[in-house]
Amino acid sequence: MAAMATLQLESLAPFRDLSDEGRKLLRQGLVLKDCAPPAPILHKGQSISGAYFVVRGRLRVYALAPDGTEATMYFIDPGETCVFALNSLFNDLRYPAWVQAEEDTTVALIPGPLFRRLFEHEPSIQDVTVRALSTLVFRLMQELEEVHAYKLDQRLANLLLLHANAAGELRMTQQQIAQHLGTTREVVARLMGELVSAGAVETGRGRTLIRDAAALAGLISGA
Amino acid sequence: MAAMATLQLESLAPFRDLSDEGRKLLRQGLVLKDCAPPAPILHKGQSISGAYFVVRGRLRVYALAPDGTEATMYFIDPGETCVFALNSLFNDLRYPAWVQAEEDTTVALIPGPLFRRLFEHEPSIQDVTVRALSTLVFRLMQELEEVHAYKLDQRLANLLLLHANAAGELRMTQQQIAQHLGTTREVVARLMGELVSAGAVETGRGRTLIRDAAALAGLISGA
DNA sequence: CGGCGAGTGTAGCTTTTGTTACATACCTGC
DNA sequence: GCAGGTATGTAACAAAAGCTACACTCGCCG
Repeated sequence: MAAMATLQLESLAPFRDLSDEGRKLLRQGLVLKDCAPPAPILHKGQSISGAYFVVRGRLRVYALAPDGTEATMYFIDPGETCVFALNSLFNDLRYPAWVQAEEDTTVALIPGPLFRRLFEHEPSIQDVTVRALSTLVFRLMQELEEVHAYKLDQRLANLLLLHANAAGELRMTQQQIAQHLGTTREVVARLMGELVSAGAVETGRGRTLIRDAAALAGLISGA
Repeated sequence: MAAMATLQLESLAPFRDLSDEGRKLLRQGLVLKDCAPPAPILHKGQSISGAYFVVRGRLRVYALAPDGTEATMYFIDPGETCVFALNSLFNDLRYPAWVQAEEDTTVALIPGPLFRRLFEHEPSIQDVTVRALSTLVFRLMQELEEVHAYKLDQRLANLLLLHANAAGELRMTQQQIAQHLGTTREVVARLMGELVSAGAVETGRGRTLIRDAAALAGLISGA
């Protein structure tokens, strides 16, 4: 079981090109962890002991306001790493958010000292690290800009367009959407109501169907 | 003149520990640029040609909303690098913000290919890169959280406490403060008015003086 | 088949923030 | 010392978002 997960990890991009020595080190130090939702994986202020890679399942990273409202920052899918943890690892800073399992998830934990050592000698690890940080910076920038440049209805429209599947359907409850946007369910319901009466979407229990993508796009740029 | 700036750059932390070969490469490829305010250095969507280090002066990095309001994201002081540019360098992404000189500023530009090469072989460059990205991620996270968790008066109080000098004085116009917070001057004036009548601060042309730091701190946590 | 829980729809009110418009104060150079 | 630019103070109004409260619907399970 554990051996299988290890092999799975090694088949992922950054680990495929490890030197033999690196691979040996990795096998010695790797720790695997299984978690079921809604198990908390990390919490804010926790000190970080290593780099986290998701082998199977999905983690959700979110910020928590003092009043309890959440805002999902992003998800970590198989093959991806928790960049905040990486971050804290190189910074000796405390972890700045919360992480929770969304599905049954297997996480590979590479202890800090081992990861630093791999980072020094393995170009593929250097690469994945910088690339991951870099991508995250970009995402955060976009997010930050979006928050201050767009109104909620525009951000909602954006979320719908971005996260709907090919059929134009989004399978999320309004509660989940509200968490994503850092607002409350009532507000999402209100905005959805406006979109429905504008004929842009259709709503159902746990799902939203896009009827007029152009209208949504227009809302984002135009209004 | 240029030679002096080169030497200055080499005395900065990440370049002090270069190998002889690295130093040689750096001297060959380095480009120096002088700019006076408010010269634009980079603009959104520009493709990035290298890594920027500030040798002298100060740059301001900001986002721009469609309606023209700005929000300063951070400053780059001597010895620091523009991480967004680094970022774009490793990502082949477009630059995500605007940069402008705030003072007379000298910028050292290390062309992309050269920087990548240095990154591969020089541990000190790897270190400064990851650390810079990492720190930026942290700052952006905090910013993002702040925006959605706190109200404007709290964010203003925070800015005052954070950026005032030892004497409790902040030398910024309300216009500049408003840009930092991503809001308008009038709103800042209103909030300042409240703080003044609460006895927490005193205002003057181009400056704000903190009279009661505890009250400001209380505002942040309490209200 | 009836009740319960999760998800959704609606309405009214409050708070916060942005907008508009103008008055006043300060500083510098002439 | 006064003209003109820059900075600040204020007030009334508009818009956006949050909060509270409750009704309704859908499915599921007993």
